[in-house]
Amino acid sequence: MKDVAALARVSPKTVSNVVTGSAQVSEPTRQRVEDAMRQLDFVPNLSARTLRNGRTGIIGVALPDLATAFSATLAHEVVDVAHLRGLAVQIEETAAEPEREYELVSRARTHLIDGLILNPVRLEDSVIEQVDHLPPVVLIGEVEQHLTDRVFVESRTAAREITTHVIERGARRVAALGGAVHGLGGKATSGLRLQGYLEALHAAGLDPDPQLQVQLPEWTIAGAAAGMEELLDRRVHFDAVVAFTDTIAFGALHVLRRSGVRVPEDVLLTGFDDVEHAAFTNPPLTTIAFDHRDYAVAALDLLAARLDDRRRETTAQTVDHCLIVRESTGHPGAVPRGHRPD
Amino acid sequence: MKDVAALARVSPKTVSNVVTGSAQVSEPTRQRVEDAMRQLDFVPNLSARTLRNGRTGIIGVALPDLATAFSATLAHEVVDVAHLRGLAVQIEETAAEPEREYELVSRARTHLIDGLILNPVRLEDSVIEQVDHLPPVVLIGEVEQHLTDRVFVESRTAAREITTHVIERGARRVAALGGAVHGLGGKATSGLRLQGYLEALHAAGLDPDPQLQVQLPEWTIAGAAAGMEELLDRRVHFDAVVAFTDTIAFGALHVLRRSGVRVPEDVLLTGFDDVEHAAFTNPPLTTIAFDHRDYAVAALDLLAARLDDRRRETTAQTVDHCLIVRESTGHPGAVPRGHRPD
DNA sequence: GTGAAAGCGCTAACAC
DNA sequence: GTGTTAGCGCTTTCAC
Repeated sequence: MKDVAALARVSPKTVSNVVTGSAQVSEPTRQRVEDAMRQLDFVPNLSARTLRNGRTGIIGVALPDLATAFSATLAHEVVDVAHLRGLAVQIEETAAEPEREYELVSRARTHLIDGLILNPVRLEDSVIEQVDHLPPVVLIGEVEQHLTDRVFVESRTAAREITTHVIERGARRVAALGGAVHGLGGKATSGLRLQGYLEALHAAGLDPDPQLQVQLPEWTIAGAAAGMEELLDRRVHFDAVVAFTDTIAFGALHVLRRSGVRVPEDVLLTGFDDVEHAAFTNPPLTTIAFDHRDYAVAALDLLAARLDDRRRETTAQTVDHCLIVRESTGHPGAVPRGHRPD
Repeated sequence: MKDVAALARVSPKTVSNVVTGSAQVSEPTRQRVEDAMRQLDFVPNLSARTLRNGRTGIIGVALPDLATAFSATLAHEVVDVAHLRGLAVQIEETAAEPEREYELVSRARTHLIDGLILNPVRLEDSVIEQVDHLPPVVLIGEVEQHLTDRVFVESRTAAREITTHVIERGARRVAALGGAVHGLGGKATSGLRLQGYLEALHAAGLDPDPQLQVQLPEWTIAGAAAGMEELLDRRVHFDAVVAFTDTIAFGALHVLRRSGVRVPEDVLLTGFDDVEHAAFTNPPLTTIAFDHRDYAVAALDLLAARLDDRRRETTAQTVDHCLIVRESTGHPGAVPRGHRPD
């Protein structure tokens, strides 16, 4: 930069002004500076700028597992929206190591990021509470605490709606696939979806049956397939499967069909998230949809606001959802025959 | 850091030595320093370190579209492997704007990254050649140039193998779904897969039919579904579909089944990449598999080597692939009936 | 094994 | 509108 300044016969500050556009520069001077920059193939050093302003222009996005459709979709949207705002995105994955979530929150400053969008799986409230000087964090999902900003869809309500839908379509023995396995109680997403499912059963006067609830250690297709096989092995009667994510539904659908169970004739099936593939399975999947881009925009808005003012009140923002009915839950009046062992 | 030094009554350099472990520090001194760090809740400032060493510890990964299964899988593996090596990953997406690939290569220095792993879609050789001082780049895919390191699977060979497989299973009218639409000729991945497909037809004495080749503007499920519908609209006879990625096959499978075409009884179907979902479609998808983690490891190895020595010879590394036969291509001897209009 | 001094490249604050 | 000064927090000499 000094070289550029020397060549253009101005001060380094003027070069800086030209580069950042932060101050007025007269046209002839700007020309000289720009020529000099081109001549010397000058590229501003972001590390130095970062050291000076304390901002990197990078935000972290921590997701459980990029290979899972919903995480990938969310990452895609966040990267896209962030790019439009001149921010870069650093991706972190948390599924492999539970302690990684804590590490990210407590030591965000060591990573070269200004703030963090975190989709927690196992993070407990207490962890957030323990952290003294919280970095700017936006939580994705309904962790019930008020120390950070949050964005979420109303999982409990949505789960109730979709469960009610299959009941209205004639299901009486509704299985739930995807309950939490980590003892997070009612706090995490999976717990809320389970609550919504139970509420719907209750409202319809149906008794919940623990035999119809399958917990999954992993929310992947393979994990869901294993869970579905476990349900079949239990040899219980069921006529609908409410999966807690689309990815789980994909695994369930595969196992059901391979086992000769027809969807939706025998068993109704639903997902959650409305990832692209959900509309393209056979049959297409009834699911809970919400605007993934809105999700990304809301998260980035909150984070940007927090970066500008660390002291403002934390807020929670919901993203609207709606039920998308596709063929996996059949037609009105077409009651599923149900799957009975033997 | 100065504060820590003062509190521990040592010099900043000694604190630095303790933090980085770059020099021997006597045990009592180290203790004092570590106590002081804890007491002051000291976190080293990576920006400053970066400014000093010229390395950020962040690598960029540029992929066409994270929402596509293969990109997501690759990103997942790269993030995981990079994390094990103490590197962070910054994600860039290139599909939306073609010029973004060029921008990334030519201006990598402006982003806070040490190097770039780039999966090019539209990048032409000439772009690479124009760039004067190439940042450390590892290209994913068979771009035929020698200015950067490269990692790839042998697309042409693999496409020939899988096309030959469907021919051996009795197909005679093999459609290809996914040809390039951007006039990249034989250079890009899609061109090579098309070549392999044509070679297999030729070797089997089958005439290529342009009517059986469908180009896709986008390699997404929805794009593939549209392409498959176009093929059906052409009202040509075909008895197999070779899709150039699994994601394309997913879209094709959906349209085929919805149109009453059975897979594999009427039409055989194949994919490419062996993403997780490929084993869980109905029927499961015959595809070309390769170790996604090997891919990530190879790319990171090459990038790390390049970062250590900018002047070494560029190298190309292939990742082994193999044909995974699943039910979407039926059984030996079970000749597909074919799809005939009307 | 430890300390002192210099400087990485940039920009905020202030002078002119 | 432009120049000067100082310093962000660390690490690399080189001396001790």
